[in-house]
Parts: sequence; structure tokens; C-alpha cells
Amino acid sequence: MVMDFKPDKPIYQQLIDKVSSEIIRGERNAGDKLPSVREFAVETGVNANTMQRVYREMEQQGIVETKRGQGTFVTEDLERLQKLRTEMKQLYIEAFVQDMSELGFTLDEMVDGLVHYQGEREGKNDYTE
Amino acid sequence: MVMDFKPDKPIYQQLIDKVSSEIIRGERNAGDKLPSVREFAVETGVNANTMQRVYREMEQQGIVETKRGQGTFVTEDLERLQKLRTEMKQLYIEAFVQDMSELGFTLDEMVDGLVHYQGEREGKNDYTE
DNA sequence: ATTAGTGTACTAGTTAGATAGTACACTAAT
DNA sequence: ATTAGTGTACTATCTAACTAGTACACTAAT
Repeated sequence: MVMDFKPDKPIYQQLIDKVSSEIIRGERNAGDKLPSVREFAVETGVNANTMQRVYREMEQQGIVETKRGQGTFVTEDLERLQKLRTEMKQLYIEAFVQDMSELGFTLDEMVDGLVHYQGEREGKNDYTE
Repeated sequence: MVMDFKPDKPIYQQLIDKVSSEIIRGERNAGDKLPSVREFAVETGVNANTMQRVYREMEQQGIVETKRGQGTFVTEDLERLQKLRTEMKQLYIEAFVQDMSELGFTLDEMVDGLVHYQGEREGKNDYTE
């Protein structure tokens, strides 16, 4: 499972986002052990030092807890994880709204664009008027 | 008007986005002359070489036309500009949907988050149910 | 006690982005 | 003709990101 990284954003940031998303989606639960630095580096196709940085930053953000000699674990602080979910959601929405506003789109147009984009993919369209 | 750049994305890319947005919004029209490389570098607070790269890439994308000794102009190809608008819109929507999906959000939740985000700001809420 | 696996902390090197500076060729204004 | 302004093409340097490699300290398994 070598990851496909976008050129616009630093790799370590993309990995933080990815692991955070997995946690929020429930793919990894509070208290779960994450793959070791070396293991995960091989899996994702990056250097171990890069992965080291990912875990270090995630620990600083309180998303994981690392135990020397044992490994790195998802935090058991459910509140922190809930907050992370909210923060990430807010960031994505903010960025989207800002970018679309910069292009001159109104809220209606954003929602419409969103609905039609997804509508094409799933044939489900609850908001069309 | 020194710009505030985000650390996640290369500066030159952010400038391409910004100028493109201005064109799409009608702040700069087809055929308009853009500020010179040096002038614009000072305005935005970057090095002239960085701005040089911005204009070079925008020319490669057909958004501007540069004339040696004269300056850089917004393309007069209206179709190209329309296409740019669509492309940028699509990119932003795609990125947003992908990110939110990665977090486990459904289309409904995306639209809801969008509506409530903007609703808080403008007291206008056309889609709440 | 030894080995395996873990995080951690380096050193060294490469690459992309960004900057500073310079100079040339072209166009327009004086 | 000269000057000013323009894009263009460099050289040199620095920084952040990323890689490769190494070794230490800790924990767990044998």
C-alpha cells in the first residue's frame, strides 16, 4: 500500500491527515497500537525519519501517545478525538468556502456544485430544486 | 498589500490561485494588463523571481499572455477563462469531497456543515430542514 | 543473558522552493 | 540617442522537506 502523495502539500502533513482520518472514521480505535515507525514507513513508501516526524507531531497534537520500546498508540482521550474531528471538519469547510468565495461563488452555488458533483457519482440527489 | 501565505502550499501556487481568482471574479478582465513582475513582487511581498515563475506558469496554462518589453496581459480567449473557472471549481469541490469523505462524512453532512458554517456568518439559511 | 522490536536522536546528502542579485534583450517614452 | 520599464535568463545562497544510514536506550520475548 504505497501511498500516492500530492505535490502541493508536504508528505508528513498528508500522512498526519491520513492517519487522523482513519482514527476519526473508526478504522483505528482509542488505545489501538499503530504500526511501528519502520513498519509504517515501508507500508507507505516513505523514509522512517519522515514517519518519525509524523508520530512526533501527532503526539504533540495529543492524537497519539508513544511509549518508548513499546510503540505508538491512539490516545484514549475520547474528548480529544472528538475535538480533532470537529477541528478537521472546520478546517476543510473553511478552506472550501474561502476558495469558492474567492472564485465568486455564493453559498447556493457551492451547495449546488457539491450536490451535482456527488449526484453524478451516486445517482442520489436530495437537494435538487 | 503584502500577502499572507499559508505554509502548506508553495507560495507560487498560492499566487497563481489568487490571480486566477481575480480574473474569474471579473476584477481583472480579458486583455487587461497585469502588474509588472517587479511591481507585483513588491506588492505581494515576494521575490521577483518567484513572481516570474507565477507568470511563466500562468502563461503555460493559457491564462495570460506575456509580451516582452510590454508586460503580461490576461488572455482574451474567453473560452479559456470559462474553462479555468470550471476547472478550479471542480478541483476545489473534488478536494473537499475527498477530504470530508476520508473523515467519514456523507453528502448530507457535508452540505449541512457548509450551510451551518455560512449560516452562522450571514444569518441566511436556505437549506435547513 | 541474548535477541528482536520499539522509539529516539543524530549525521550527511539531495531536492524543491524561495530569495538576492545581476545582466541582457526588447519596447516605449523622452 | 538616451532613458525607463518590461520580460527573461541566469548565478549563488539559504531553508524546509525528505531521504539514507547509524546507533543508542528502552521494552518484550526467548
